[in-house]
Amino acid sequence: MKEISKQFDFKKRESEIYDLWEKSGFFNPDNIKSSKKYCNVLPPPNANGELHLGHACGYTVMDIFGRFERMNGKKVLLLPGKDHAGIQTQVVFERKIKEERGVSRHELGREKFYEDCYDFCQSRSGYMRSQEKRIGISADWSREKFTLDPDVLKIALETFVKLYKDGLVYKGKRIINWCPRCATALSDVEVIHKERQGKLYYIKYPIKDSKEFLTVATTRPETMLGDTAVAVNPKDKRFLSFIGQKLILPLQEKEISVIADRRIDMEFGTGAVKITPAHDPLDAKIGKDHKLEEIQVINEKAQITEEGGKYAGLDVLVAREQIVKDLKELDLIEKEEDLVNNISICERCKTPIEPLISDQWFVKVDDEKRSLKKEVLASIKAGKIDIYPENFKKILINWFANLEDWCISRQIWWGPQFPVWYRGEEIYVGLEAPKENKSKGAWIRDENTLDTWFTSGQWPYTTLGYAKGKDYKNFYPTDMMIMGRDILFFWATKMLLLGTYRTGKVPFKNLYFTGLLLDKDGKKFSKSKGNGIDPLEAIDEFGADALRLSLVMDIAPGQDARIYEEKIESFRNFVTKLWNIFRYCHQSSEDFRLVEKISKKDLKTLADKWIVSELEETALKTTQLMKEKNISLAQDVLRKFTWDSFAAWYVEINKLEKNTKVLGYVLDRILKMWHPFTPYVTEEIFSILNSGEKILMVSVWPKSEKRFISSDTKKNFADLVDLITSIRNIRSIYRIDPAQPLEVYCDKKIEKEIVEKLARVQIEKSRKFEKKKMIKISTSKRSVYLDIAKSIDIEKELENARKEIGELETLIAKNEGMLKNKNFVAGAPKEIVEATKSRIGEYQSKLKAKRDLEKDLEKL
RNA sequence: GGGCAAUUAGCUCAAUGGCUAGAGCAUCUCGUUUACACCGAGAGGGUUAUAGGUUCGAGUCCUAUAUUGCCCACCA
Repeated sequence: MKEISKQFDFKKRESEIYDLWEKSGFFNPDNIKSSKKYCNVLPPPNANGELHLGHACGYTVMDIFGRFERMNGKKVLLLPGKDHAGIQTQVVFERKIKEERGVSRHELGREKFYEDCYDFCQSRSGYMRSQEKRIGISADWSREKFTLDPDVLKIALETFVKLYKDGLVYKGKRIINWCPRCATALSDVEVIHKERQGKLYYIKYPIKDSKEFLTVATTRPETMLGDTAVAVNPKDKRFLSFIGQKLILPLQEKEISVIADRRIDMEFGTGAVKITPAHDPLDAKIGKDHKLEEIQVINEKAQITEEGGKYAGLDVLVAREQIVKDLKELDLIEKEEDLVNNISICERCKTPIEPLISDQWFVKVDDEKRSLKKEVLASIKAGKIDIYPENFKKILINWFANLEDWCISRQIWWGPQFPVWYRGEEIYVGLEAPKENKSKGAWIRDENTLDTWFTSGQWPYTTLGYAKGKDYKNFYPTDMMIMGRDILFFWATKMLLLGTYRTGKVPFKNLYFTGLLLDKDGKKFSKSKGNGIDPLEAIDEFGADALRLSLVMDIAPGQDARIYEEKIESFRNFVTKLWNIFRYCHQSSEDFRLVEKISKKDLKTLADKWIVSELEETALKTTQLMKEKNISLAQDVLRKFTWDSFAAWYVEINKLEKNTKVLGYVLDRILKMWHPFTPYVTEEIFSILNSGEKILMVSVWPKSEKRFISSDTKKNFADLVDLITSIRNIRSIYRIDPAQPLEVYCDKKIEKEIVEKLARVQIEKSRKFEKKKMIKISTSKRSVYLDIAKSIDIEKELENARKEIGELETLIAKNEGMLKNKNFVAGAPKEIVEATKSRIGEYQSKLKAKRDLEKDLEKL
């Protein structure tokens, strides 16, 4: 027999086992014969990124479901891919070429920049792929896609063309979020808000032909250069007489009107607001309704434009200081207040956003002819997608209900260029430029680049080869989509929107959110804080199986969870436990092997019957929980069975009452049920026991043999456990030397060997001993007498016994009360009533035992 | 301002309206009994945030309140 180490050598074996899986070909669903299918298109990470814990957590969940479904006989497709991640990658690559080649992207030119960046992503994606594999994901790498692969991109761009033809995408001048550093427009979700200490300036606007002023409050005085009105709330009695009057805009010396708009908050500032339609989203709306002029005074470099007169060319912050200074000289600043306000910053580079009016492309989400947002809302409300956790449905509904048009044009180079061509006044939308007619001049392509989420938002069907691809026909709509709750608004919503539009179907039947992973103090992981856990280091130290468990156990979907080394370590310990259970089984007998089927006659002892009964119950519960997507509870049930029932009790008893067949049967089933969660260690054990001839990954998920489940057996075994525990308890309390087996007397039938070994006692079977001088430990069915009267504290024991008697009496009274209640008997399910009755029986026999003990103690 | 959650043992978290609310870690006591010290036995530790309500029955459902966190938003 081969020597087996005390721990699973994951460092050496993980990569070898992964190779074995890959070579088997079963990551590819084409190699599985079945009519049932399961598909999960994996979220594409940034092609030049690195695996972080968030990815690892997501992949673990995806792989657990994937492996579970595969073992249930389905053709499982976990389709991996990579994202080009527009703005983010452009920033990284620009920095890289600057450092390495000393060139800017402008020096390279758009075409060359794109080519080089493409090569960069291709070269880096292999690195990312190797990291993804280490977590053990059973994905079909032969189908791996990249968002800019020609076949994928073609389908995505066709969607744009179709949207254009349907009138659902349009180009228009609208106020957008502009990042001066990235030099691009951003969609609303790419902007985050942060509190900053700022100042609120109260500026006096002179009233025309009067010496009076109207004071407005603003945090951005520089925008006043573009003011075209001052607005007050029509309900505000203070300003009723001002409405319609003319003001003189200071510095610009222009006439502007006082208008009334109910969107003005009367409580804030002075109640009068300066309106700059070109540089504030609310002002833009008010301006539109009141037909105000839009004067652009800030440009795309966050500098004042020619419209700003003498301030032209200044950076906004410099202009702000200058304007405040000038106003002070004119005595037009009433006061300044400190104010904490929310400013918008770029999600990527944290630069303050400048709201600008700009010519951009938008997806119309609520068109009169076809409202995409209403279609998605209807699907969600109709329950076409199961969402985990369920309450995220409300978040989605709320978001879609308030959705505004989506800005999809970016002024960057890295990403798909718009499939739009111009020639003079003509516009053409299509995948390729129209055939040139030289006499009329050349077609010039639109410089804009599509938002990254426009392509990743189509991921479920572009990767499957919409609309004629075999995979599309087989696997769409997909079964499962799993993502971190932080990208819900970025990604889940876009997939629903575009998937519904293009395919007419929701892109996935189940949508599962993982929470965010936090450090031990509940803080977000961040590079600058240096509090991150590198998943690869964790795998090196504790093994991929341990990391997988720590990322999904005791964690509810959508809820944030803390993760830290000790936690991963405790799951590593579990993996070792599993390994040692195998080690015991393997060494217990020469002819030990895994057993797939067992019959009643193989169950010889109480312990045999009990462990199989527990096993079948566990299989039943675990399978049910997996189907309900409750992986955390499923593992909890499995863990309790594996460690508490099988390792702690059955294996110990098996040492006395050898039953190799039962051992082989239970091990076979727990290996299979653990496999989706801890694939490496289970595959390794399975491989050793089958001499490498079979693969656990494609073995069949156990079906519960309900005929072995017996509540009588359960009760009977629990009674034995109760007796052993009671003796252990006494031993521990009175510190009875473990080296000297305790003498115990017994006058009834009992599992002598088991009790002797597990409770470390020596049983004297006899009818003749002096019961009077002994302490009787009894349970419902078993009892022993301990000759320890001399060494125990009788008063204390009496007190304990009486306390427990009291507790039991209360319990019995409570349960009997329930049975006396007619409403309970009539209203509660029959099983509950029955359970209550049998519970009373148990309590009563325990009570009797305690009363006997009380009597014994009193006699002493 | 709107929305979503959370509040359970010292800490981190479970618990499908129904068994004496459970785990892991930490603490304390004891132990190497040949699968495992990455282990085993035992112990202590709870008014399930507060106040009401629904129900035969509530940690779980409802309504308030408090505290904390997250997301959205148009406080200039």
